[in-house]
Amino acid sequence: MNKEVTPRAEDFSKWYNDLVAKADLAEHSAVRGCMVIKPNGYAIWEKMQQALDKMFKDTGHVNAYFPLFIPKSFFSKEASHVDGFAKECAVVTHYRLKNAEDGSGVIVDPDAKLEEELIVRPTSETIIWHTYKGWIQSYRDLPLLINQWANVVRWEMRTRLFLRTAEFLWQEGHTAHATAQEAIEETERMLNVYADFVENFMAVPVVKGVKTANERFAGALDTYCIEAMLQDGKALQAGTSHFLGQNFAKAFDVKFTNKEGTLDYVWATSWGVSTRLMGALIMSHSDDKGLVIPPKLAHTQVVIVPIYKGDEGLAKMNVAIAPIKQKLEAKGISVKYDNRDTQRPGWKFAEYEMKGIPVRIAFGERDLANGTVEVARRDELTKEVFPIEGIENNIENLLKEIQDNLYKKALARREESMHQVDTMEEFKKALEKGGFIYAHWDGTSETEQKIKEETKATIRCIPFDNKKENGTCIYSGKPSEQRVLFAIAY
RNA sequence: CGGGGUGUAGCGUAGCCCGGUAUCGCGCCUGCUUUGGGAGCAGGAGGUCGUCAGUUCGAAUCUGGCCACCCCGACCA
Repeated sequence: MNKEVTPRAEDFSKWYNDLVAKADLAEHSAVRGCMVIKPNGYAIWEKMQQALDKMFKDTGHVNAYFPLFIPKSFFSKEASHVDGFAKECAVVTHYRLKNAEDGSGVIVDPDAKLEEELIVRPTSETIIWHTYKGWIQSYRDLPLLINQWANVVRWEMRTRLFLRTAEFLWQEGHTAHATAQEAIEETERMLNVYADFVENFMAVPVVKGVKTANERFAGALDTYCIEAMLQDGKALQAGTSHFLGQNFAKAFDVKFTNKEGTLDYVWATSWGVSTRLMGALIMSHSDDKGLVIPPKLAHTQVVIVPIYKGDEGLAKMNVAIAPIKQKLEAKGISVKYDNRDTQRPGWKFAEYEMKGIPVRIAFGERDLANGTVEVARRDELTKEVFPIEGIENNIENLLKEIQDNLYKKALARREESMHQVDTMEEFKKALEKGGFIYAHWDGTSETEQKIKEETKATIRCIPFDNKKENGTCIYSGKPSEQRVLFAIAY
C-alpha cells in the first residue's frame, strides 16, 4: 500500500488478507470467526506482550488469572454492562456429550443441562469484582492493581483477521482505589502507558482523548482511548482505559473502611489492549512488498544471507559470518543466519521482505575480499555497503533510525489525511478521502447519532489537548465550543 | 439475519453458455547446470471437479436441494 491510500474497502480487504497470508501471520480457522495465529504472527504478539507487561509492572501492577466462565447471573448485576455485551455472548448450557442411540454420531446429552448457564467471558469485570469483594475490607488493601493476560469471546457478526475476531487475546487490567481521584489518575496513567507503547514500540502515532457517551464502555463513567489512523483512511481504537466510578463496586457490593473509619464503595478502573494491535501494526507500515516490523517488535531484527558457490564456498562464508553475527548479538541484536542451501539468495531476499525483517545483511566473496557487508533496510528498501569493522555500532544505529523513520512516516501520513471542515458538505467530501476529520459538534448524542446514520462516521474521541474554539455544529448549526475528531472506524 | 459472489491437485485458475473423465501457472519430487534480487533445462508425481439427488447411453458442464467460504450491510474493540 503505502503510496496509494484508498478508502475503498473491497480492494483493501483483499490486500490485507493476502498480506496476512503471505507474511504467514494468521489464517481463518475451522471455527467461524476464529483465527489461528501462526508462529510468525505470534512471535510479534509475544514481543508486544513482553514490552507491555514490563510497563505494567513498572507502574506497580501484578498479574493474576480469573476463570474463563462467568455465571449468567453475574451479568444481571450491572444493568448497562449487560446491555453492552448481551448480544454477543457465547453461552455454555451443557457439560456432557454422548453417542446418539441411532448411531448418527455425538450429541449433547440432554440430561447434562447446567442449572445455571455459563457465559464465556466477553470481558472479566463481573467475575473479577465478585472476587474482589472477598479481597477488600480496608483502605490498607488498596489500591489493588491487577492485570490478566487472557482470551475473550465476543460473538461478532462479521470478522476480520486480527482487527475483529470472535475470540481474541488481550490483557485486561482491573484496579480498585480508595478515592475517585486515585482511580482517575490510574485511568490516565494506563492510557499514557498504551500511547507510549503504541508510539514508541509499534511506531504508530495515536490521538489520546475521551469517548462521547455514545461510544463509552458499558458500565463506565468515562472511557479514554487512543485512536490510530490506518493506511486505508479508517480509524482504529487501539486501546481503552475506563474510569468505572463505583458502578461495579455497588453492583458487587465491594466496600472498604476508610481512614476515618466509615464504610465506602471502592473506585474502579479497567483497561485493555488486544491482538487488534497486530492489525494496527500491519495496516500502518506495510507496503506492496509485504509486512514491515518496527525493530523493537521484531523477533528477528537482522537476517544474514550468505552468497556463495558450492559447498566449499558456503563453508568459507560460515566461517567469515560467524564473528559478525557474534558482534551483533553481543549488542543485544537478534540475528538469524540463513545459510540454507535449499533456497537461493534472491528468494530469501523477497521472503524476508515479505515477513518484514527490518535489516538484511548480504555477504559474499566480494565482501570477503573488501572487508564489507551489504546492508539493506526494509523501511526504505535501500542498500548500503558498510565496513565489517564497527558493524555492530552501525547496525545498532540503523535499527534506531528505522524505528524512528517508521514513526515519522506514519505520522506524516496521518497528518496528510487530517481534514478540518466547517460544513456538512465538506464533511462528506472529506469522508470520501478517508482520514480524521476535525469538526464542530453541538455536544448532543442525537446529533452524533444522526451523523453516524447519514455518513457512518463516528466521533472517535474528544482529544485531551483540544483547544477551545467557538463555532457552529456542522449538523445542527447550534453553537459549539470545540471541534471533535470524526472518522469511519474499524 | 438480509444482498452479492465463489467452490475444479497444496495454492491460484481455464473449461460450463453449446454434455463425451479436465487446461495452464506456481508449488512439490528426481537429475544436471546454477547461486550479488523470487534460477534454467529435462523428466515425474498429484484431481471420486463442495455435496446429495434428478435428466441422459454418458454430467465439471443441464435441473433442484443442501453445505462451506468470501465480500457488502446491520452489530462491535
